[in-house]
Amino acid sequence: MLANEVAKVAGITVRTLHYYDEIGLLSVTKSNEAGYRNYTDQDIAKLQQILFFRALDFPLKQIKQIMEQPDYDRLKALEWQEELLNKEKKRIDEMLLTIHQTIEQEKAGVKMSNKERFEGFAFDSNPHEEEARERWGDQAVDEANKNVMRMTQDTQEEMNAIYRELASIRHKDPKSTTSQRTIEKWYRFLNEQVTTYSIEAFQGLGMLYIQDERFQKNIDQFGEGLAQFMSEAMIEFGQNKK
Amino acid sequence: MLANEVAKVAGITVRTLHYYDEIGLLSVTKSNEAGYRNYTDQDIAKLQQILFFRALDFPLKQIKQIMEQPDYDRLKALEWQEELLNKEKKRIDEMLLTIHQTIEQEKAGVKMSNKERFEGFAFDSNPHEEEARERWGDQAVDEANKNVMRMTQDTQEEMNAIYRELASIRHKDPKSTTSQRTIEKWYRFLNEQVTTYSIEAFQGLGMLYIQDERFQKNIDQFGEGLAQFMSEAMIEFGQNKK
DNA sequence: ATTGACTCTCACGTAACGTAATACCATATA
DNA sequence: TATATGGTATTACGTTACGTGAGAGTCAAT
Repeated sequence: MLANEVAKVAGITVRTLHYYDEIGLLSVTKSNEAGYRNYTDQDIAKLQQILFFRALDFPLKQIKQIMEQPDYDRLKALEWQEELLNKEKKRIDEMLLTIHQTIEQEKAGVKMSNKERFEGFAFDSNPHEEEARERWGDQAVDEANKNVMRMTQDTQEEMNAIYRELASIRHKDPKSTTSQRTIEKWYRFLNEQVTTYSIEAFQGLGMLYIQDERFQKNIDQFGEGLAQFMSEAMIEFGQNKK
Repeated sequence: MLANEVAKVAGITVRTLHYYDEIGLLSVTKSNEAGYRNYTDQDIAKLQQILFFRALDFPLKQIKQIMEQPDYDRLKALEWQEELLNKEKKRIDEMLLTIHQTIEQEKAGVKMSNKERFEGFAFDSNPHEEEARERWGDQAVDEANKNVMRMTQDTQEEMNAIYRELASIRHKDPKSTTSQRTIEKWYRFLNEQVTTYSIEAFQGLGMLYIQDERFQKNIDQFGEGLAQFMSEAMIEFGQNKK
């Protein structure tokens, strides 16, 4: 069989066959006197094997190993690959979920602007918040907002105390021991009084402090630049804890 | 923020940031007097947008378009991407099916070849069968063959009855309720009398019916085109059961 | 003999960075 | 103050699995 036919039957291009020949994955005798590649039935069988593994996203190098070494543990390779595929499937499912939500949001966004036109409803979203929501999730933003509002007088007092303490050291290096020790108070306070924060969520919250104008303004009431300082300290805190 | 910190927080490498700068995806001012890249909050927000799309497997070129053109139809892009992801998911499901069968084949295959050695069992393989084996696994072929041979007279009768019933409706739509109800008999018969078939294995067997000449010839003895009809009905059956 | 459809071998292009190599810069410590 | 450490920058080649011509030869049919 000539390359052309083989390619058609296998659903690949001639270039692919050339390439496989070139890298020694599927070496083929050129018997045609004119140098044409002549694929025997055996070659085609081997090609099918190759395509089988390729369809499972094996890199060609590994396929070569599999084909060359008779003691290669095919079974283990296959089981490993199955695992990878399952992970990939999960990843795709997550992406589909995300993309679905985003599409809904996008659609809802259009409705919103219609609503706005007719009801004079002003939705005070700034781009930063939108982005923050996309990246860190509505959960983080909303919980941060709402839980603060639900606080009792006592905890408000405690919170303000921490803010004041942080403000008093806001010109120091956020990475210094003092800063880190104080930001840890903030971390503990949030976990005890507000909601459970993972290290990552805590870092995300820190980023929010400079991303979201409202956070920044609120925080900076205790001292100019406090939001920036806290943000950096919180991110550093997360780094240390990992 | 310097590149290092940005990279750490964003979970990417500095090289990636350089690259994004290089291709103009995330151009950043180098204000540090030493040529250091200085990422503003806006830059970081943009990076987050970029990473959002990248996580959805958008190519960078398209991301650039999305970011540059405010009139770019984000919604359509997202829906298109969703479609692609769904196709990819299907592909992965097919690959998982194939790999699962191959693993079973491999497991059973080793035992088989040992048996073969000691029992002097010579298996007459034709290229079509080879293909079928590679594609659907020794298990399917062998079990289909051998179990049929081991069947008693009674079960043979039962099997033939189902074949005849199927042949009588083979010109109907394989997806019709009648067809599906009858093919279910076949499914139950196989599970009770031959061997346990997963839905996937059952589908694989269905494909075998048109892939493997011998199967096709055998089945078509009960009626021209029966193999084709059964194959389609079996695959449909599997789809419905998932 | 010419045409059209194939074949071959270079050899560069692609995407999204990884990986040195080389040089400059900033800070902490001896 | 010299140096070690660890950051920054640019330049440029390496990677994977081919795609895409370019230029030249080959084959079968007209």
